[in-house]
Amino acid sequence: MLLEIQQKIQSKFVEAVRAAFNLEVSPPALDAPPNLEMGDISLAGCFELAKQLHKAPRKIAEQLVPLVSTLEGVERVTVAGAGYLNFHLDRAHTAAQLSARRSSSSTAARSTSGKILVEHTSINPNKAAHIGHLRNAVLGDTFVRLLRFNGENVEVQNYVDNTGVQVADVVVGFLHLEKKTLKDVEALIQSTTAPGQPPAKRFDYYCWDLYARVFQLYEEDKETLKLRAQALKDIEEGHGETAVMAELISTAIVRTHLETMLRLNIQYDLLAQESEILKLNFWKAAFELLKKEKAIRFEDAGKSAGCWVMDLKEAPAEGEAETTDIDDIKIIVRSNGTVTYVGKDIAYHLWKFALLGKDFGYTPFHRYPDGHCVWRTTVDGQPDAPSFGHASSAYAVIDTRQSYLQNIVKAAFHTLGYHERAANLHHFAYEVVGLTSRCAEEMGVVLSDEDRQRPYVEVSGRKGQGVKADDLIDTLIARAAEEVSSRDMAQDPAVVQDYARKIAVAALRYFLLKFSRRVIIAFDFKEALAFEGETGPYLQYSIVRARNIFRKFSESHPDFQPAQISRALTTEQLQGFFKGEDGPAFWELTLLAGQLETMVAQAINSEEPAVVAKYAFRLGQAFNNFYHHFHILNEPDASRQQFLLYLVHLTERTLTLATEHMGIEIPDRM
RNA sequence: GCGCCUGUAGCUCAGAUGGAUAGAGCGUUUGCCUCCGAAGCAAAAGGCCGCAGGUUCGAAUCCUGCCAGGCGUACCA
Repeated sequence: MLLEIQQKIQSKFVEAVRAAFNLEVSPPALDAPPNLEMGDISLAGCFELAKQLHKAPRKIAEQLVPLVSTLEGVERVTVAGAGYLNFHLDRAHTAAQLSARRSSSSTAARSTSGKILVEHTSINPNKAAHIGHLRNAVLGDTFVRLLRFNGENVEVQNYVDNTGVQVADVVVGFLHLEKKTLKDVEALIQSTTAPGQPPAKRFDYYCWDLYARVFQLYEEDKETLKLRAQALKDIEEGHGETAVMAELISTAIVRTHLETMLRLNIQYDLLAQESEILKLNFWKAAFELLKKEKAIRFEDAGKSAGCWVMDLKEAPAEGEAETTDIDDIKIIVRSNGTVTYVGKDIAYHLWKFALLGKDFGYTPFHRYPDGHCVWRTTVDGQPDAPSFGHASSAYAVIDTRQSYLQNIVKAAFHTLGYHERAANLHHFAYEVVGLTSRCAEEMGVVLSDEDRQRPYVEVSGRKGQGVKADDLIDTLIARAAEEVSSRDMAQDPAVVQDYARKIAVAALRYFLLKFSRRVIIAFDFKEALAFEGETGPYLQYSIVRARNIFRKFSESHPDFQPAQISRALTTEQLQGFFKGEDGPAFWELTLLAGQLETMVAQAINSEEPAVVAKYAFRLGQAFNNFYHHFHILNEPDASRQQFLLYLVHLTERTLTLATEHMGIEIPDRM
């Protein structure tokens, strides 16, 4: 809501500067004054102009005031300090506009800028998911929700590396450590996914342990690494029992990942599999393209002889010495003719933008309880499959350690001449989740004194160290259920479970979202299990409080409809309340509630979902403060009571939207 | 060595595009349940914003150089 006014102020300022000084400036940055008496939106652009115009900033501001004062929704503009322009909004007008928007269910105008493709989760399908994967999925899913709120057409892809070494390792484990046949593995999967009864051990957990054992085997006997190489080759070439077993395992594991993520309200549109990138010769097409455009070259001598490589450094400028540093090239095709991971990723990303001249086949893979369908790539797809890919921009949510590789993909786009596409190719990089040393030791990880000094302990799938996603979710739900029971909120066990699940998911998602992408999360059960302070449950509690007011009020006023409440108030009444003794408090809450769209825009521009998390918490705090200060149900003045209900409704709608963006559901009671 | 990231209160972190008095949560101390549920509210204490220069009317924010930590720099993914 405020977003529109902010944009109008910016363009009005540009216009005014042009009219007054015949000068072209870019839209100025906006901020908030230190307090509300000074205004609602401040503009410091006059300081910048002072240099060019050789005039005092305050003089410039004074000259511009009449030119920027004629804006709808702006009551007056004042000059403050050494030259700030402070805009005072028309409070009743702003509130009415905001209320209209929050009361209607219509979403933002459909964007016309094409499809946005978001790739996230992308867990190796060889073992159970851990907390690091949850950070990826929660960041990605929240970003998707924000884009959709802004009216974007978004497609969610989960890349499945089902032909890589990680899957090969588990296959080695089944074949050589456990001496299991294809039939045995099939039976094992059957037994662990049988409906009705809990399995002795879940298949993804089984593989988690097996994977760690395989690594132990490699360490003890280096000769066994040959088994891995052979398995990988069989899988990539797609023949033999090994390949069938790999397919069986990866598909079963992917199903467990989908279930785990669904617990956190995360869904996908497409599983893009590496096996099809190989089978459909995506790489060959990309290889031809790269050769044709001379983006890669064949190395016939030196350390990388026999490989196809990409130069990472620009050609040296005139007069500059030719450097032949080994670090300046990246091998794309190995000397044995097989392609590296980056090569496959280049092919995949070219496909995302429909630059490959090839497409996958598609088949339905899984239908969610709400009816939404996840598709999966195949060789021969269904003719009626929806269209996937053809993106105008793409985000890949991948941890920051892969920045180097992502930059190579981008560099390949540039070399191929796809500069615009390269600019629309975003590596949504985030830091990893580690364990605090205390947490690691609680989980039985043996630490050296040196490890203990470190800020965090790395999660290691190879050693089987880490907090499994489902274990964490289970622990959170159990903790939440204890809280629910102790508060006597519900008797029915099903209801208790429902509340506990919603609260646990809120706690976990908010915990992962409140950190900005670039900081390492040192995971600790104590913090992740917290339900007080800056947490997801705090937000839920705020909303439940607001809804409780409506529920109780409805008991004495059966006709009451929260969405209709603005009709009971005239503009004059609104003005009166905002100008009155408690006006500043009322206005502060309204103004904050109006900033949702600004925050969403900022979160998208900066690729930082934490912006919305922090905002939701601030709004929750403001509401709880308001709730404590103003008693609504026993307010004697009927019109004032209506006004207070009106503010509660505005806040409740805004908080509900903000929590929806974070994938947080609201229980009926807390 | 080179590249990227990080350094703000006891702890964990916000402070996007330079702006007016540096903010939260946790922890500590202290008040508030006969008033819409205390998963809450109010208050106190707690800061050479890693260090040193520079640019600017103005720097936690931009530039340079240091210091400390992390990650990357594979014919692994």
